[in-house]
Amino acid sequence: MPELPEVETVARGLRDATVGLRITAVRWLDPRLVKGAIPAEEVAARLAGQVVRGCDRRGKFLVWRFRSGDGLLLHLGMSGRLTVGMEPEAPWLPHTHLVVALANGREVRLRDPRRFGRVDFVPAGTAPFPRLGPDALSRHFTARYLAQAFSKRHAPVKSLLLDQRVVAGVGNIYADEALYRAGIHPLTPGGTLPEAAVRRLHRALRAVLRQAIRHRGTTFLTFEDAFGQAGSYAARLSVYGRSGLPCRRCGTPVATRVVGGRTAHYCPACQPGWEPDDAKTRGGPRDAAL
DNA sequence: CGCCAGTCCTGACAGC
DNA sequence: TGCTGTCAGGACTGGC
Repeated sequence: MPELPEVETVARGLRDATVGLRITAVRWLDPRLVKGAIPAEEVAARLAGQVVRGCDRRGKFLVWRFRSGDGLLLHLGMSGRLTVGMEPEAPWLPHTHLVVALANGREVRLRDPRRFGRVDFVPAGTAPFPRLGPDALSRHFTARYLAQAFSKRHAPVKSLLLDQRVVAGVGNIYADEALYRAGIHPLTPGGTLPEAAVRRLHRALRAVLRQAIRHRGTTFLTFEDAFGQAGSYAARLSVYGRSGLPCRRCGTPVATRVVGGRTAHYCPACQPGWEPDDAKTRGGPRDAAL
């Protein structure tokens, strides 16, 4: 599940491998991935001849920038994998939705089995990103901002962290990891968090994201970077994917429950305060005793 | 507007 | 062994 650290890792790979190169052809673009206003055929036509200027990231979106000022918005969704440096002779793996040929004879390819990702052409002068809050690692994302964004909100803090309009780049893995580090229960209504807790959460979130980038992201099931390598952060996760396993800090089994339609992983002892009904918890202390 | 449930999609896995 | 059913979730839409 590519989140900010994984997308950042891919963006760096795409930038390093393609900057300065001309796109000679778009060999394949699956129309189903194109979800913007410009249809797939036109996207392919307008990409041809573009020279790569760089690659920006905001939240989980990345934009392949060209010297013309145009860009290509990419989102990896749940299962997207963008690979650079492919030999044209290399067979297309299943669910290949985009193949871009470059002047150095190599190809950039995008695979996405679940097709939750997207590919949109962004003409020069057009705002590339949808309504996004500040990137979680940008200087605009401050503790003060977060406290303001949480104020008067009744939704669970976990849901607010996942709302890209509040802060861009946080997904299920790092929301859970940050809440664990900050010692905050995922169900806590955002607006009820004391200022000190918001500051802890802000600090924890940025720390966990930076640390994950250093490890080239989390490969839980399928993530790989632009060169096909897995990230190594999965081994360092504290709660995500560790349901029923002992908390690394106190030994209490990690619990899960559904928050805002997503599975939240947390330690009931280290993140106390909101256990309205035990019936919905799984993997808690009682389960472990059985 | 805020919040939540539903939708898309297919691979992985549990259970029979 | 092989089938069936359930789960996973990022971003968006629509209902209240």
